[in-house]
Amino acid sequence: MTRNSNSDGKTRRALPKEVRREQLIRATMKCIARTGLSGVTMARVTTEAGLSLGIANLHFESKEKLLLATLQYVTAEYNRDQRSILESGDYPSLAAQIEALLQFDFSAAVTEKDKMAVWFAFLGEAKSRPTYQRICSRQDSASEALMTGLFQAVIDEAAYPHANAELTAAGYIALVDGLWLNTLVAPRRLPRKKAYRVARQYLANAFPQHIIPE
Amino acid sequence: MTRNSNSDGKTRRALPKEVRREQLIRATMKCIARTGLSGVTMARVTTEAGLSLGIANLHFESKEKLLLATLQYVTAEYNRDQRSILESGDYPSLAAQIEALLQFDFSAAVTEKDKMAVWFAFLGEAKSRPTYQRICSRQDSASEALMTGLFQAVIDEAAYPHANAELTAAGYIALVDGLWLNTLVAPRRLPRKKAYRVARQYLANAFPQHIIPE
DNA sequence: GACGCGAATGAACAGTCATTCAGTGGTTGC
DNA sequence: GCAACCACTGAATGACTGTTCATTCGCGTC
Repeated sequence: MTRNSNSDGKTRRALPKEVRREQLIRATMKCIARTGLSGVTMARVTTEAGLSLGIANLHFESKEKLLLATLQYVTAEYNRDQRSILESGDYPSLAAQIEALLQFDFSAAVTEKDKMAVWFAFLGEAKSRPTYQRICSRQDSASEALMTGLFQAVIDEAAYPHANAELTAAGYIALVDGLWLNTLVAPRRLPRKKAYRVARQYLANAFPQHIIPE
Repeated sequence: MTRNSNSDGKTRRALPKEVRREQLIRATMKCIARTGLSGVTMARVTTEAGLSLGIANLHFESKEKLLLATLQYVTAEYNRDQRSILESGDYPSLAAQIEALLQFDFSAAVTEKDKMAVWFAFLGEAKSRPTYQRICSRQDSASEALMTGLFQAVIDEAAYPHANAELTAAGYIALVDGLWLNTLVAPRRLPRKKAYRVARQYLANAFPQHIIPE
């Protein structure tokens, strides 16, 4: 309490690198959500983390690197969990697998405000920053192929007349992005539950024999 | 040419307020597209416009006001044109009206890179800036009601079993946002033409008796 | 209990940028 | 042709912020 206030009120303590890094990344996420990317300063991030000004440059070399690590932290988590659904062979049916995907994309963990704010803050700058662009679009690129495969399997199961797996997958990805964005900017107008129902209806319209509108 | 280089190589000339304002807004759009919102400086904007550093603060009071004017410029234009489609009673059929909406949303004018870059740059910051939020979401709020009405009329025309105008409208708006975003960030992966086909398929799946997949 | 390593600190520094304003010169009315 | 006006210019200013690094101090070791 005397000088450096950890959350437990202890004086400063040396902690392993990984703990500090995550602590700083979490603080960065909060700052981005609260002030926007342009309002993020090293002073604010380190204050939020309850640490001293210099520490971010100690664990990350620069502000830019800290921001990149934060973006990667968010995307890697989403990527890993989504992929585990798309690549799993354990679902009783294709319909169940798609339902799981849907549940996941609108779960509380994924739609957490801080994470979405980070995601779209970087997307907003992505056009002019190749590094952001690469990190952001790698996610979609990889999952788009898997999703197309899943949808194609669904189409093969029941002969849908006008279905096109590639377009349907591209549409689902874009729809989820758009729903997240609308939910983030105007949660009143598009609450999470409604976003979920919209996405569900999209899939129900595309694959009526597999998915029923909720 | 001697000192101040207008596009016509003339020396500086006094021009009406509105001309200068638009000139500066255009330059701001270019800067946002090229460098991202965080890379926009008064020096870059005024250089892009071929004018002197101080002029932006003369015509707009501050950088913040210039940015807001730029956002409003982009949204107002979209708003006006979209509304004229949604409110028109001149289409031969509801299907034709929806087709027009679709054509419009993926026309070259709307999907112009500079404009979309501006739009998403601000959306990325919108969560933490109430002013941006208000401007951005007013657009969707107004058009969502009109679109819901249009879709309801379509549903009433042919008895669609599971259709829900409100959800379908919310979905269309989100889908268009998502498609634009994906096209902007990775035009290679999702070219404009493909985005258009995706949106068309969305409407064809929702209203199969009115819209046929291209 | 003394010692030394290195994590952590934060004052100081240097660079960047929005904003200001005194000066410049084009324009307009007479 | 002249003078008053005002759009315009850009060097100067001051505030802000990323980065540095000399110093501090907790902790494991002997």
